[in-house]
Amino acid sequence: MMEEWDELFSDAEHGELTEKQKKIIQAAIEMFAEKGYSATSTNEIARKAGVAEGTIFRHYKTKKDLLVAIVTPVMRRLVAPFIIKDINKVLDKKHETFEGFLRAMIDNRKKFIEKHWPIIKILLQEIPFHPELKEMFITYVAPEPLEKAKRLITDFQKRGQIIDAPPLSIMRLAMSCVAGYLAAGQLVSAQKWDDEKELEETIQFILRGVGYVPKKTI
Amino acid sequence: MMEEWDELFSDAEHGELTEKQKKIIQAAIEMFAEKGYSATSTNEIARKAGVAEGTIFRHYKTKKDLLVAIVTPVMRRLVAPFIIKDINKVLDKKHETFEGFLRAMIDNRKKFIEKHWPIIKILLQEIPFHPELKEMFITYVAPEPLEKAKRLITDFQKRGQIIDAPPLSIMRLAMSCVAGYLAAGQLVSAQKWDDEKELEETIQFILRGVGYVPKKTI
DNA sequence: AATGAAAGTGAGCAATCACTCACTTTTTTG
DNA sequence: CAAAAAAGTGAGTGATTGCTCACTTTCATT
Repeated sequence: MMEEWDELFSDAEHGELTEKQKKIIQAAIEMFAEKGYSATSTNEIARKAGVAEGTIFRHYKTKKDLLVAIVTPVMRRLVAPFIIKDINKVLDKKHETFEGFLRAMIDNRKKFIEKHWPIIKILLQEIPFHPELKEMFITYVAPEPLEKAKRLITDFQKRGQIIDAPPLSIMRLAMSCVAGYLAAGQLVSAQKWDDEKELEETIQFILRGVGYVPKKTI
Repeated sequence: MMEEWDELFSDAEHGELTEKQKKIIQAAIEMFAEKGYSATSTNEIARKAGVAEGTIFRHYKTKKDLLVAIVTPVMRRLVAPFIIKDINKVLDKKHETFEGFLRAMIDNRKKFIEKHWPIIKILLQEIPFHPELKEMFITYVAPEPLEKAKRLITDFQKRGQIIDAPPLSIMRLAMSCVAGYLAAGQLVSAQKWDDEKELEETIQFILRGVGYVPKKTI
Protein backbone atom coordinates (compact mmCIF):
# COMPACT_ATOMS: atom_id res chain seq x y z
CA MET A 1 0.00 0.00 0.00
CA MET A 2 3.02 2.28 0.00
CA GLU A 3 2.21 4.74 -2.74
CA GLU A 4 3.75 7.99 -3.76
CA TRP A 5 0.61 10.10 -3.70
CA ASP A 6 1.83 11.81 -0.57
CA GLU A 7 3.74 14.20 -2.82
CA LEU A 8 0.34 15.64 -3.56
CA PHE A 9 0.16 17.04 -0.06
CA SER A 10 3.77 18.08 0.44
CA ASP A 11 3.87 20.81 -2.17
CA ALA A 12 4.84 24.44 -1.79
CA GLU A 13 2.01 25.54 0.46
CA HIS A 14 2.25 22.67 2.93
CA GLY A 15 5.97 22.07 3.24
CA GLU A 16 7.21 18.62 4.24
CA LEU A 17 4.99 16.27 6.19
CA THR A 18 5.98 14.06 9.11
CA GLU A 19 5.31 10.33 9.09
CA LYS A 20 2.33 10.73 11.39
CA GLN A 21 0.82 13.45 9.25
CA LYS A 22 1.04 11.21 6.19
CA LYS A 23 -0.59 8.40 8.13
CA ILE A 24 -3.42 10.68 9.19
CA ILE A 25 -4.13 11.79 5.65
CA GLN A 26 -3.90 8.26 4.30
CA ALA A 27 -6.27 6.95 6.96
CA ALA A 28 -8.69 9.84 6.46
CA ILE A 29 -8.80 9.26 2.70
CA GLU A 30 -9.57 5.59 3.18
CA MET A 31 -12.26 6.17 5.78
CA PHE A 32 -13.92 9.11 4.01
CA ALA A 33 -14.03 7.15 0.76
CA GLU A 34 -15.45 4.10 2.50
CA LYS A 35 -18.02 5.59 4.91
CA GLY A 36 -18.36 9.20 3.87
CA TYR A 37 -17.16 12.32 5.64
CA SER A 38 -19.96 12.75 8.19
CA ALA A 39 -20.12 9.08 9.11
CA THR A 40 -16.39 8.94 9.89
CA SER A 41 -15.27 9.97 13.38
CA THR A 42 -11.93 11.57 14.17
CA ASN A 43 -11.48 8.77 16.69
CA GLU A 44 -11.62 6.17 13.91
CA ILE A 45 -9.15 8.12 11.80
CA ALA A 46 -6.75 8.39 14.73
CA ARG A 47 -6.96 4.67 15.48
CA LYS A 48 -6.48 3.68 11.84
CA ALA A 49 -3.52 6.04 11.55
CA GLY A 50 -1.98 4.73 14.79
CA VAL A 51 -1.97 8.22 16.25
CA ALA A 52 -3.48 10.05 19.21
CA GLU A 53 -6.67 11.94 18.42
CA GLY A 54 -5.05 15.15 19.63
CA THR A 55 -2.42 14.85 16.92
CA ILE A 56 -5.06 15.32 14.25
CA PHE A 57 -6.22 18.57 15.78
CA ARG A 58 -2.65 19.78 16.22
CA HIS A 59 -2.35 19.96 12.40
CA TYR A 60 -5.96 20.57 11.37
CA LYS A 61 -8.03 22.93 13.43
CA THR A 62 -11.28 21.18 12.62
CA LYS A 63 -12.44 17.99 10.95
CA LYS A 64 -13.55 20.00 7.93
CA ASP A 65 -10.05 21.47 7.64
CA LEU A 66 -8.81 17.92 7.18
CA LEU A 67 -11.33 17.33 4.43
CA VAL A 68 -10.35 20.51 2.61
CA ALA A 69 -6.65 19.67 2.93
CA ILE A 70 -7.25 16.31 1.28
CA VAL A 71 -9.47 17.49 -1.51
CA THR A 72 -7.84 20.75 -2.58
CA PRO A 73 -4.65 19.53 -4.30
CA VAL A 74 -6.55 16.90 -6.29
CA MET A 75 -9.03 19.49 -7.43
CA ARG A 76 -6.22 21.64 -8.70
CA ARG A 77 -4.44 18.83 -10.49
CA LEU A 78 -7.62 17.53 -12.04
CA VAL A 79 -8.00 20.56 -14.27
CA ALA A 80 -4.38 21.67 -14.65
CA PRO A 81 -3.51 19.38 -17.62
CA PHE A 82 -6.16 21.11 -19.67
CA ILE A 83 -3.94 24.14 -19.60
CA ILE A 84 -0.70 22.24 -20.08
CA LYS A 85 -2.05 20.21 -22.98
CA ASP A 86 -3.32 23.42 -24.50
CA ILE A 87 0.11 24.98 -24.46
CA ASN A 88 1.71 21.92 -26.03
CA LYS A 89 -1.14 21.97 -28.47
CA VAL A 90 -1.05 25.49 -29.71
CA LEU A 91 2.72 25.82 -29.61
CA ASP A 92 3.99 22.39 -30.64
CA LYS A 93 1.09 21.45 -32.89
CA LYS A 94 1.62 17.84 -31.92
CA HIS A 95 -1.94 16.63 -32.38
CA GLU A 96 -2.92 17.36 -35.94
CA THR A 97 -6.27 15.63 -35.60
CA PHE A 98 -9.11 16.01 -33.13
CA GLU A 99 -9.14 12.24 -32.72
CA GLY A 100 -5.51 12.20 -31.62
CA PHE A 101 -6.15 15.01 -29.18
CA LEU A 102 -9.24 13.30 -27.80
CA ARG A 103 -7.44 10.00 -27.30
CA ALA A 104 -4.48 11.63 -25.58
CA MET A 105 -6.70 13.67 -23.28
CA ILE A 106 -8.86 10.70 -22.28
CA ASP A 107 -5.82 8.54 -21.61
CA ASN A 108 -4.19 11.24 -19.53
CA ARG A 109 -7.20 12.09 -17.38
CA LYS A 110 -8.28 8.47 -17.04
CA LYS A 111 -4.96 7.52 -15.50
CA PHE A 112 -5.11 10.45 -13.09
CA ILE A 113 -8.63 9.58 -11.99
CA GLU A 114 -7.76 5.91 -11.48
CA LYS A 115 -4.72 6.81 -9.43
CA HIS A 116 -6.57 9.19 -7.13
CA TRP A 117 -9.97 7.54 -7.24
CA PRO A 118 -10.66 7.51 -3.46
CA ILE A 119 -10.07 11.25 -3.14
CA ILE A 120 -12.13 12.02 -6.23
CA LYS A 121 -14.94 9.93 -4.80
CA ILE A 122 -14.77 12.00 -1.61
CA LEU A 123 -14.75 15.19 -3.68
CA LEU A 124 -17.86 14.23 -5.63
CA GLN A 125 -19.66 13.09 -2.48
CA GLU A 126 -18.98 16.17 -0.39
CA ILE A 127 -19.21 19.01 -2.91
CA PRO A 128 -23.00 19.30 -2.60
CA PHE A 129 -22.75 19.82 1.18
CA HIS A 130 -19.83 22.23 1.49
CA PRO A 131 -20.22 25.56 -0.29
CA GLU A 132 -16.49 26.29 0.18
CA LEU A 133 -15.63 23.21 -1.85
CA LYS A 134 -18.02 24.18 -4.61
CA GLU A 135 -16.61 27.69 -4.78
CA MET A 136 -13.09 26.31 -4.77
CA PHE A 137 -14.01 24.00 -7.62
CA ILE A 138 -15.49 26.82 -9.68
CA THR A 139 -12.38 28.91 -9.00
CA TYR A 140 -10.08 26.24 -10.33
CA VAL A 141 -12.20 25.28 -13.31
CA ALA A 142 -13.42 28.65 -14.50
CA PRO A 143 -12.70 30.77 -16.31
CA GLU A 144 -9.16 30.18 -17.65
CA PRO A 145 -9.17 26.42 -18.29
CA LEU A 146 -12.66 26.60 -19.78
CA GLU A 147 -11.61 29.50 -21.99
CA LYS A 148 -8.57 27.64 -23.27
CA ALA A 149 -10.48 24.43 -23.93
CA LYS A 150 -13.02 26.56 -25.75
CA ARG A 151 -10.35 28.05 -27.99
CA LEU A 152 -8.94 24.59 -28.67
CA ILE A 153 -12.28 23.31 -29.89
CA THR A 154 -12.85 26.44 -31.95
CA ASP A 155 -9.49 25.77 -33.59
CA PHE A 156 -10.54 22.27 -34.63
CA GLN A 157 -13.80 23.71 -35.91
CA LYS A 158 -11.94 26.23 -38.06
CA ARG A 159 -9.83 23.43 -39.48
CA GLY A 160 -13.11 21.78 -40.49
CA GLN A 161 -12.51 18.65 -38.43
CA ILE A 162 -15.57 18.95 -36.21
CA ILE A 163 -19.07 20.35 -36.43
CA ASP A 164 -19.98 23.99 -35.67
CA ALA A 165 -21.85 23.50 -32.41
CA PRO A 166 -21.18 25.70 -29.35
CA PRO A 167 -17.72 24.73 -28.00
CA LEU A 168 -18.95 24.49 -24.41
CA SER A 169 -21.73 22.14 -25.43
CA ILE A 170 -19.24 19.96 -27.28
CA MET A 171 -17.01 19.88 -24.22
CA ARG A 172 -19.89 18.99 -21.97
CA LEU A 173 -21.10 16.19 -24.23
CA ALA A 174 -17.66 14.68 -24.74
CA MET A 175 -16.95 14.83 -21.01
CA SER A 176 -20.34 13.28 -20.25
CA CYS A 177 -19.52 10.30 -22.43
CA VAL A 178 -16.12 9.79 -20.84
CA ALA A 179 -17.55 10.20 -17.34
CA GLY A 180 -20.27 7.70 -18.17
CA TYR A 181 -17.70 5.28 -19.52
CA LEU A 182 -15.64 5.56 -16.32
CA ALA A 183 -18.70 5.30 -14.06
CA ALA A 184 -20.01 2.23 -15.89
CA GLY A 185 -16.59 0.61 -15.53
CA GLN A 186 -16.89 1.05 -11.78
CA LEU A 187 -20.46 -0.23 -11.63
CA VAL A 188 -20.55 -3.23 -13.94
CA SER A 189 -18.97 -6.45 -12.70
CA ALA A 190 -15.45 -6.78 -14.06
CA GLN A 191 -16.13 -10.01 -15.96
CA LYS A 192 -18.89 -8.48 -18.05
CA TRP A 193 -16.96 -5.31 -18.84
CA ASP A 194 -14.61 -5.25 -21.83
CA ASP A 195 -12.82 -2.01 -21.07
CA GLU A 196 -10.89 -1.55 -24.29
CA LYS A 197 -13.92 -2.28 -26.43
CA GLU A 198 -16.12 0.11 -24.44
CA LEU A 199 -13.47 2.82 -24.62
CA GLU A 200 -13.25 2.44 -28.39
CA GLU A 201 -17.03 2.50 -28.66
CA THR A 202 -17.09 5.68 -26.58
CA ILE A 203 -14.46 7.41 -28.68
CA GLN A 204 -16.21 6.51 -31.93
CA PHE A 205 -19.51 7.73 -30.52
CA ILE A 206 -17.98 11.07 -29.61
CA LEU A 207 -16.27 11.38 -32.99
CA ARG A 208 -19.53 10.75 -34.83
CA GLY A 209 -21.29 13.10 -32.40
CA VAL A 210 -18.95 15.99 -33.20
CA GLY A 211 -19.12 15.15 -36.91
CA TYR A 212 -15.43 14.32 -37.07
CA VAL A 213 -13.82 14.46 -40.50
CA PRO A 214 -10.73 12.15 -40.28
CA LYS A 215 -8.09 14.23 -42.05
CA LYS A 216 -7.94 17.57 -43.68
CA THR A 217 -6.86 16.80 -47.23
CA ILE A 218 -5.27 20.00 -48.41
CA MET B 1 -44.96 23.67 -0.71
CA MET B 2 -48.00 21.38 -0.64
CA GLU B 3 -47.19 18.80 -3.27
CA GLU B 4 -48.75 15.50 -4.14
CA TRP B 5 -45.62 13.39 -3.99
CA ASP B 6 -46.92 11.75 -0.82
CA GLU B 7 -48.79 9.30 -3.04
CA LEU B 8 -45.38 7.81 -3.69
CA PHE B 9 -45.27 6.52 -0.14
CA SER B 10 -48.88 5.50 0.36
CA ASP B 11 -48.97 2.70 -2.17
CA ALA B 12 -49.94 -0.94 -1.70
CA GLU B 13 -47.13 -1.92 0.63
CA HIS B 14 -47.46 1.01 3.02
CA GLY B 15 -51.17 1.61 3.24
CA GLU B 16 -52.42 5.07 4.13
CA LEU B 17 -50.18 7.47 6.02
CA THR B 18 -51.20 9.76 8.86
CA GLU B 19 -50.51 13.49 8.74
CA LYS B 20 -47.56 13.14 11.09
CA GLN B 21 -46.04 10.36 9.03
CA LYS B 22 -46.22 12.51 5.92
CA LYS B 23 -44.62 15.36 7.81
CA ILE B 24 -41.80 13.09 8.96
CA ILE B 25 -41.04 11.89 5.44
CA GLN B 26 -41.27 15.38 4.00
CA ALA B 27 -38.92 16.76 6.65
CA ALA B 28 -36.49 13.87 6.24
CA ILE B 29 -36.34 14.34 2.47
CA GLU B 30 -35.58 18.03 2.84
CA MET B 31 -32.92 17.52 5.50
CA PHE B 32 -31.24 14.53 3.84
CA ALA B 33 -31.09 16.40 0.53
CA GLU B 34 -29.69 19.50 2.20
CA LYS B 35 -27.16 18.08 4.67
CA GLY B 36 -26.80 14.44 3.75
CA TYR B 37 -28.03 11.37 5.58
CA SER B 38 -25.26 11.04 8.18
CA ALA B 39 -25.11 14.72 8.98
CA THR B 40 -28.84 14.88 9.72
CA SER B 41 -30.00 13.93 13.22
CA THR B 42 -33.34 12.37 14.03
CA ASN B 43 -33.80 15.24 16.47
CA GLU B 44 -33.61 17.75 13.60
CA ILE B 45 -36.09 15.76 11.54
CA ALA B 46 -38.52 15.58 14.44
CA ARG B 47 -38.31 19.31 15.09
CA LYS B 48 -38.75 20.18 11.42
CA ALA B 49 -41.72 17.81 11.19
CA GLY B 50 -43.27 19.23 14.36
CA VAL B 51 -43.32 15.80 15.92
CA ALA B 52 -41.83 14.03 18.94
CA GLU B 53 -38.64 12.13 18.23
CA GLY B 54 -40.24 8.94 19.50
CA THR B 55 -42.87 9.16 16.77
CA ILE B 56 -40.20 8.63 14.14
CA PHE B 57 -39.06 5.41 15.74
CA ARG B 58 -42.63 4.19 16.19
CA HIS B 59 -42.91 3.92 12.41
CA TYR B 60 -39.30 3.28 11.41
CA LYS B 61 -37.24 0.96 13.55
CA THR B 62 -33.99 2.71 12.74
CA LYS B 63 -32.81 5.86 11.03
CA LYS B 64 -31.65 3.77 8.07
CA ASP B 65 -35.14 2.29 7.76
CA LEU B 66 -36.40 5.81 7.21
CA LEU B 67 -33.83 6.34 4.45
CA VAL B 68 -34.79 3.11 2.73
CA ALA B 69 -38.50 3.94 2.98
CA ILE B 70 -37.88 7.27 1.25
CA VAL B 71 -35.62 6.00 -1.48
CA THR B 72 -37.24 2.70 -2.47
CA PRO B 73 -40.41 3.87 -4.26
CA VAL B 74 -38.46 6.43 -6.29
CA MET B 75 -35.97 3.80 -7.33
CA ARG B 76 -38.78 1.62 -8.57
CA ARG B 77 -40.54 4.39 -10.47
CA LEU B 78 -37.34 5.64 -12.02
CA VAL B 79 -36.95 2.54 -14.14
CA ALA B 80 -40.55 1.39 -14.51
CA PRO B 81 -41.37 3.57 -17.54
CA PHE B 82 -38.71 1.77 -19.51
CA ILE B 83 -40.94 -1.26 -19.33
CA ILE B 84 -44.16 0.65 -19.92
CA LYS B 85 -42.74 2.56 -22.86
CA ASP B 86 -41.44 -0.70 -24.23
CA ILE B 87 -44.91 -2.23 -24.15
CA ASN B 88 -46.51 0.77 -25.84
CA LYS B 89 -43.64 0.70 -28.25
CA VAL B 90 -43.66 -2.89 -29.37
CA LEU B 91 -47.44 -3.25 -29.30
CA ASP B 92 -48.67 0.15 -30.44
CA LYS B 93 -45.74 1.00 -32.73
CA LYS B 94 -46.31 4.65 -31.92
CA HIS B 95 -42.76 5.86 -32.42
CA GLU B 96 -41.75 5.00 -35.95
CA THR B 97 -38.38 6.76 -35.62
CA PHE B 98 -35.57 6.48 -33.13
CA GLU B 99 -35.56 10.25 -32.81
CA GLY B 100 -39.19 10.31 -31.78
CA PHE B 101 -38.56 7.59 -29.24
CA LEU B 102 -35.49 9.39 -27.88
CA ARG B 103 -37.31 12.69 -27.49
CA ALA B 104 -40.29 11.08 -25.76
CA MET B 105 -38.08 9.13 -23.39
CA ILE B 106 -35.94 12.14 -22.46
CA ASP B 107 -38.98 14.32 -21.89
CA ASN B 108 -40.65 11.67 -19.74
CA ARG B 109 -37.64 10.90 -17.52
CA LYS B 110 -36.58 14.54 -17.28
CA LYS B 111 -39.93 15.52 -15.82
CA PHE B 112 -39.80 12.68 -13.31
CA ILE B 113 -36.30 13.61 -12.19
CA GLU B 114 -37.19 17.29 -11.81
CA LYS B 115 -40.27 16.43 -9.78
CA HIS B 116 -38.43 14.12 -7.39
CA TRP B 117 -35.02 15.76 -7.49
CA PRO B 118 -34.41 15.92 -3.70
CA ILE B 119 -34.99 12.18 -3.29
CA ILE B 120 -32.89 11.32 -6.33
CA LYS B 121 -30.10 13.45 -4.92
CA ILE B 122 -30.30 11.47 -1.69
CA LEU B 123 -30.30 8.24 -3.67
CA LEU B 124 -27.17 9.15 -5.62
CA GLN B 125 -25.41 10.36 -2.47
CA GLU B 126 -26.11 7.36 -0.30
CA ILE B 127 -25.86 4.44 -2.74
CA PRO B 128 -22.07 4.16 -2.37
CA PHE B 129 -22.34 3.77 1.40
CA HIS B 130 -25.26 1.37 1.75
CA PRO B 131 -24.83 -2.02 0.07
CA GLU B 132 -28.55 -2.76 0.55
CA LEU B 133 -29.43 0.25 -1.57
CA LYS B 134 -27.01 -0.79 -4.29
CA GLU B 135 -28.42 -4.32 -4.35
CA MET B 136 -31.94 -2.94 -4.43
CA PHE B 137 -30.99 -0.71 -7.35
CA ILE B 138 -29.50 -3.60 -9.29
CA THR B 139 -32.59 -5.67 -8.56
CA TYR B 140 -34.89 -3.01 -9.96
CA VAL B 141 -32.77 -2.13 -12.96
CA ALA B 142 -31.53 -5.52 -14.05
CA PRO B 143 -32.22 -7.70 -15.80
CA GLU B 144 -35.73 -7.15 -17.22
CA PRO B 145 -35.71 -3.41 -18.01
CA LEU B 146 -32.21 -3.65 -19.42
CA GLU B 147 -33.19 -6.63 -21.56
CA LYS B 148 -36.22 -4.81 -22.91
CA ALA B 149 -34.32 -1.63 -23.65
CA LYS B 150 -31.75 -3.81 -25.38
CA ARG B 151 -34.38 -5.39 -27.61
CA LEU B 152 -35.79 -1.95 -28.40
CA ILE B 153 -32.46 -0.71 -29.62
CA THR B 154 -31.85 -3.91 -31.59
CA ASP B 155 -35.18 -3.30 -33.27
CA PHE B 156 -34.14 0.17 -34.42
CA GLN B 157 -30.86 -1.31 -35.62
CA LYS B 158 -32.68 -3.91 -37.71
CA ARG B 159 -34.79 -1.15 -39.23
CA GLY B 160 -31.51 0.47 -40.25
CA GLN B 161 -32.14 3.68 -38.30
CA ILE B 162 -29.10 3.44 -36.03
CA ILE B 163 -25.60 2.03 -36.15
CA ASP B 164 -24.69 -1.57 -35.30
CA ALA B 165 -22.85 -0.99 -32.02
CA PRO B 166 -23.57 -3.09 -28.90
CA PRO B 167 -27.04 -2.05 -27.63
CA LEU B 168 -25.86 -1.72 -24.04
CA SER B 169 -23.06 0.61 -25.11
CA ILE B 170 -25.52 2.73 -27.05
CA MET B 171 -27.78 2.91 -24.03
CA ARG B 172 -24.93 3.88 -21.76
CA LEU B 173 -23.69 6.61 -24.10
CA ALA B 174 -27.11 8.10 -24.69
CA MET B 175 -27.86 8.07 -20.97
CA SER B 176 -24.49 9.64 -20.21
CA CYS B 177 -25.27 12.55 -22.50
CA VAL B 178 -28.69 13.11 -20.96
CA ALA B 179 -27.31 12.81 -17.44
CA GLY B 180 -24.56 15.30 -18.31
CA TYR B 181 -27.14 17.67 -19.76
CA LEU B 182 -29.23 17.48 -16.59
CA ALA B 183 -26.20 17.81 -14.31
CA ALA B 184 -24.87 20.83 -16.21
CA GLY B 185 -28.29 22.46 -15.96
CA GLN B 186 -28.05 22.13 -12.17
CA LEU B 187 -24.48 23.42 -12.02
CA VAL B 188 -24.36 26.34 -14.42
CA SER B 189 -25.96 29.59 -13.30
CA ALA B 190 -29.46 29.89 -14.71
CA GLN B 191 -28.75 33.05 -16.71
CA LYS B 192 -25.97 31.43 -18.73
CA TRP B 193 -27.89 28.25 -19.43
CA ASP B 194 -30.21 28.10 -22.43
CA ASP B 195 -32.02 24.90 -21.58
CA GLU B 196 -33.91 24.33 -24.81
CA LYS B 197 -30.85 24.98 -26.93
CA GLU B 198 -28.67 22.66 -24.87
CA LEU B 199 -31.31 19.94 -24.98
CA GLU B 200 -31.50 20.21 -28.77
CA GLU B 201 -27.71 20.13 -29.01
CA THR B 202 -27.67 17.02 -26.81
CA ILE B 203 -30.28 15.23 -28.89
CA GLN B 204 -28.50 16.03 -32.15
CA PHE B 205 -25.20 14.85 -30.66
CA ILE B 206 -26.75 11.53 -29.67
CA LEU B 207 -28.44 11.12 -33.04
CA ARG B 208 -25.15 11.69 -34.87
CA GLY B 209 -23.42 9.42 -32.36
CA VAL B 210 -25.74 6.52 -33.08
CA GLY B 211 -25.55 7.23 -36.81
CA TYR B 212 -29.22 8.06 -37.05
CA VAL B 213 -30.82 7.79 -40.48
CA PRO B 214 -33.94 10.02 -40.37
CA LYS B 215 -36.54 7.87 -42.10
CA LYS B 216 -36.62 4.48 -43.66
CA THR B 217 -37.66 5.12 -47.25
CA ILE B 218 -39.15 1.85 -48.39
C1' DA C 1 -70.39 4.14 25.74
C1' DA C 2 -66.93 0.66 26.44
C1' DT C 3 -62.74 -1.43 24.90
C1' DG C 4 -58.62 -2.60 22.62
C1' DA C 5 -55.41 -1.26 19.20
C1' DA C 6 -52.75 2.04 17.04
C1' DA C 7 -50.56 6.62 17.14
C1' DG C 8 -48.08 9.91 19.60
C1' DT C 9 -45.19 11.64 23.41
C1' DG C 10 -40.84 13.32 25.82
C1' DA C 11 -37.79 12.42 29.60
C1' DG C 12 -33.96 9.75 29.81
C1' DC C 13 -30.26 6.29 28.28
C1' DA C 14 -25.49 4.78 27.21
C1' DA C 15 -22.54 5.68 23.55
C1' DT C 16 -20.27 8.59 20.80
C1' DC C 17 -19.15 13.10 18.93
C1' DA C 18 -15.57 16.93 17.77
C1' DC C 19 -12.50 19.21 20.23
C1' DT C 20 -9.28 21.08 24.36
C1' DC C 21 -5.41 21.29 27.25
C1' DA C 22 -1.79 20.44 30.39
C1' DC C 23 1.80 17.67 29.63
C1' DT C 24 5.88 14.79 27.53
C1' DT C 25 8.82 13.75 23.68
C1' DT C 26 11.33 14.91 19.60
C1' DT C 27 13.52 18.11 16.53
C1' DT C 28 15.63 22.45 15.32
C1' DT C 29 18.48 26.16 16.18
C1' DG C 30 21.97 29.64 18.08
C1' DC D 1 24.61 21.31 24.49
C1' DA D 2 21.09 24.11 26.21
C1' DA D 3 17.01 26.40 25.14
C1' DA D 4 13.25 27.12 22.26
C1' DA D 5 10.02 25.37 19.05
C1' DA D 6 7.44 21.89 17.09
C1' DA D 7 5.23 17.37 17.27
C1' DG D 8 2.78 14.10 19.80
C1' DT D 9 -0.12 12.49 23.64
C1' DG D 10 -4.50 10.86 26.04
C1' DA D 11 -7.56 11.78 29.72
C1' DG D 12 -11.28 14.76 29.99
C1' DT D 13 -15.03 18.25 28.19
C1' DG D 14 -19.94 19.32 27.35
C1' DA D 15 -22.87 18.55 23.61
C1' DT D 16 -25.17 15.46 20.73
C1' DT D 17 -26.14 10.93 18.88
C1' DG D 18 -29.70 7.06 17.78
C1' DC D 19 -32.85 4.89 20.27
C1' DT D 20 -36.05 3.03 24.39
C1' DC D 21 -39.97 2.87 27.22
C1' DA D 22 -43.57 3.83 30.32
C1' DC D 23 -47.09 6.65 29.53
C1' DT D 24 -51.17 9.45 27.30
C1' DT D 25 -54.11 10.44 23.49
C1' DT D 26 -56.73 9.28 19.37
C1' DC D 27 -59.31 6.26 16.70
C1' DA D 28 -62.01 2.34 14.97
C1' DT D 29 -65.13 -1.35 16.15
C1' DT D 30 -68.88 -3.29 18.50
